[in-house]
Amino acid sequence: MAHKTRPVILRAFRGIDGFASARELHAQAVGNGDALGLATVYRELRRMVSEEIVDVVHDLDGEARYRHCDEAHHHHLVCERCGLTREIAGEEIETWIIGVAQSAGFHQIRHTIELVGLCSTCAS
Amino acid sequence: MAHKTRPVILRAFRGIDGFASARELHAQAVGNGDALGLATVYRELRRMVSEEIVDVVHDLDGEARYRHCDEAHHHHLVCERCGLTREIAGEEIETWIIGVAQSAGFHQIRHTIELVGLCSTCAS
DNA sequence: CACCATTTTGATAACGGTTCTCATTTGTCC
DNA sequence: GGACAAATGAGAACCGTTATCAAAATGGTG
Ligand SMILES: [Mn+2]
Ligand SMILES: [Mn+2]
Ligand SMILES: [Zn+2]
Ligand SMILES: [Zn+2]
Repeated sequence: MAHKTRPVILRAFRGIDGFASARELHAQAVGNGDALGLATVYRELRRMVSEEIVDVVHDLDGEARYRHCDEAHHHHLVCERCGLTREIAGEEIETWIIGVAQSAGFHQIRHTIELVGLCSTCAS
Repeated sequence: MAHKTRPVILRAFRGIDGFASARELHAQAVGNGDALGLATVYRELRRMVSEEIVDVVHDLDGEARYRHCDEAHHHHLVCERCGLTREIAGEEIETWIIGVAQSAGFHQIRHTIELVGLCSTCAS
């Protein structure tokens, strides 16, 4: 029998909109009837982040928030009121980054780009 | 007599290249002969961040790292090996962000963009 | 199934950065 | 100097995360 933790985490992600903290994911899993320990949640999330199955960003307080993502490389547009999240991708910006880095003589560039604002519903 | 903490923090920043943690700034200040408590460092940094005098980013562990910045709005290109930091600004990317946000119906967009890599010295 | 080696799990302790508390110190004004 | 307000900082508290390690689950093997 294969490990059972990952499917539990994936199901928890499916029940949550946008980014979620480790504790929120744990609560969601328990609510789903999937009993598991908080330590296991942290451990599995660490693995999924290292496998790039899950994106992680830190909020203003430094708390990690996770999201299960579909595509290989993209960024996020998040509503800071309701949590609605859109995935965004643009070749333009990737090109711009590479250009900036090269002209400064930098190599092996990684980047973080996150956009936060109010969605159309929350703005009205 | 005005408060004395802020000049002490600014002097600590001057002695550090790139981003620094609260503890590093405290150590730098003490090394400068400016005795002050760590709680005071945190308090003043919070003020300076809220006044947008200081930029703050969170490293992979979630620890806050601060930088005293000159210009109003810009981003950073940081060498992850030696800490060398270049400030970068580009109207292109700001325009792209506004376009993406508008087409998704989002308002009042804030953004985080950080580039990390190896500087020319460290890459060789 | 019985046995044992390996892996996974999770309750709890430990850790570390940040914030809070509040008594003491410092500044300001008369 | 005296009275009041503001700033300071040592230490406690807080809280998200990671480390521990014993118990449980797994999976061969005979
Ligand atoms: Mn994503
Ligand atoms: Mn800057
Ligand atoms: Zn919204
Ligand atoms: Zn470097």
